[in-house]
Amino acid sequence: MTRNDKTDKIRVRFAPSPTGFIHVGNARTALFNWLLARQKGGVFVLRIEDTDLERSKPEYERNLIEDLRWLGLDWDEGPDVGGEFGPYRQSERLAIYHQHAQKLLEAGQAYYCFCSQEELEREREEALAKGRSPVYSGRCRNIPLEEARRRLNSGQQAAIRLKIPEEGLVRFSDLVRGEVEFDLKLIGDPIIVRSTGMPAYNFSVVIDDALMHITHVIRGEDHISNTPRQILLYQAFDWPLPVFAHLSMVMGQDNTRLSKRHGATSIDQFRREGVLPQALCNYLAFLGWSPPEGKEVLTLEELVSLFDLSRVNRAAAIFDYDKLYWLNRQHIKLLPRSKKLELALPYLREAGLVGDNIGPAEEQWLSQAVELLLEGVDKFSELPQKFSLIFDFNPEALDEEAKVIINTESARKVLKALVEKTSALSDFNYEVFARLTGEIKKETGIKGRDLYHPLRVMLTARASGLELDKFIPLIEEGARLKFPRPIKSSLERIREFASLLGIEPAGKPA
RNA sequence: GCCCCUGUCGUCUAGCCCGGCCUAGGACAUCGCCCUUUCAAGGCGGCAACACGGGUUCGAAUCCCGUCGGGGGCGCCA
Repeated sequence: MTRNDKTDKIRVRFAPSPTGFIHVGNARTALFNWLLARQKGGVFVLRIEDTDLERSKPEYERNLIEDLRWLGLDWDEGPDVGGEFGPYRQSERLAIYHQHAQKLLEAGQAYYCFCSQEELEREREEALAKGRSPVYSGRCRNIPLEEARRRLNSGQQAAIRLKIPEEGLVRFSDLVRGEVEFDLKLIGDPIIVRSTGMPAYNFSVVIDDALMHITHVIRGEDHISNTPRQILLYQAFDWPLPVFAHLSMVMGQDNTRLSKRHGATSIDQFRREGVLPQALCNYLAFLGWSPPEGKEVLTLEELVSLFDLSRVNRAAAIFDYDKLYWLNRQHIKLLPRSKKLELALPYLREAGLVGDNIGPAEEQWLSQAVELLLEGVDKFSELPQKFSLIFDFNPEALDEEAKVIINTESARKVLKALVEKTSALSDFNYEVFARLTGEIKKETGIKGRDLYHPLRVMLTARASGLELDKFIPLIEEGARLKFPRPIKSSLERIREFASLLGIEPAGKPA
């Protein structure tokens, strides 16, 4: 019995536990659900699975919602937006679970289990040691409901277990994996309600998915072995089965489960780094999926129209930062200039390069600078570092490469010539620079790298950076503007560098 | 240990279901060249894979069996 006849709207859900920051694996699951819903005009439900009271925290729920929204996902039903099948927080659905558990109890499909956790643990270990599957013995299976209730009333604690067939096969057709089957002999009666009265995961998901009319359960592969237990529950209630799709895991570079030591793994971290949400979604979508045509840089809208669950790969994927950052660069390029500035500003502020109030001229200049310096940047957090090319000028702290460049005879000649030619100047711009370098070239015969390289070092105190025809106009204008850290003009730089090197313009002794 | 899933370049993958079009395609990374006053970007090109062993077949990356590797699960966690 499947619910998914063509007339029904597709209803999918993302059901995270608020136990920490949302990581890329979960985000990918959320994205796939969302993509399918949006493509098919279906409904995307957000449900919070907070029945683990020890680990769940309200602020995690807020973070989670914030992260999902930042990614660009939205939901039609959820704890913050409501919906006709609410509440959408499991902690607020306890009465529903209780009621359904009672139903199973009355129908003889479930029973109270009085075994202590210590006993169970011991049996489990014994089974494992003997190489058997640790299946619950079924000791409490035949305690009559009346007797169980009496014991409960006298103060004993009990969990509730689902009574499942002792043998047989549970088979289901997974949308990404095909036919999957499990042997019931290897599955014990699962606990559906803990002795604390809280529902167990396998129980609450099924109740919620069924009551919320979820048609497609798309989740991580780590849930695949829960699926038979859940199917048994659907059957106990005589509910139609949803379609299942189990996504492979996302791994770290060393092919182990992605964790902190692999670098950034939470959505929140990527946001802070200055990775664009559309780039992250683009990358996440390519973890296990690929479009029929080769195009790889895709917007969210394109992902929505191209996505296809049947093209999802079955093998686990390793998270590749290089490719993510490459995609991010591509998406950054697509941004309009004003957006680039807007996104860059917080990073520049944090680095103390700009203040809170920016004048129009400064803003204009910054926009230009961001445009130029963003070239080849993986993520926005790298921008302040790039800006130091303009804001920091330290001829005393040259790196090895720069030192090598200026420590040749011809370099000395070039530098001395520039110092002399600029010594009387009070105005400078790129045209002047071009004219002077032309003269130097003619007078000394030095050209190409040998000419420009030393000049670059003199003006930037670095061996590499922006092209000088872009750099000089930028610092000349920047030097006239107001920034917390003033920008040195070309002439200031040349003179500072010269005095450090002990180059004095002829006819003008110290 | 048992169960389930999985195995194409270093990485993400196309191809696999419906054997020949595969001398296995693309992208990232890497290497080289070009462009360029440097770097980057861009352009061009190179290196690089069907885990292994058996079948089936005229023919196998594609079908079957086995081995090995990887992952997940075996909770009163989700």
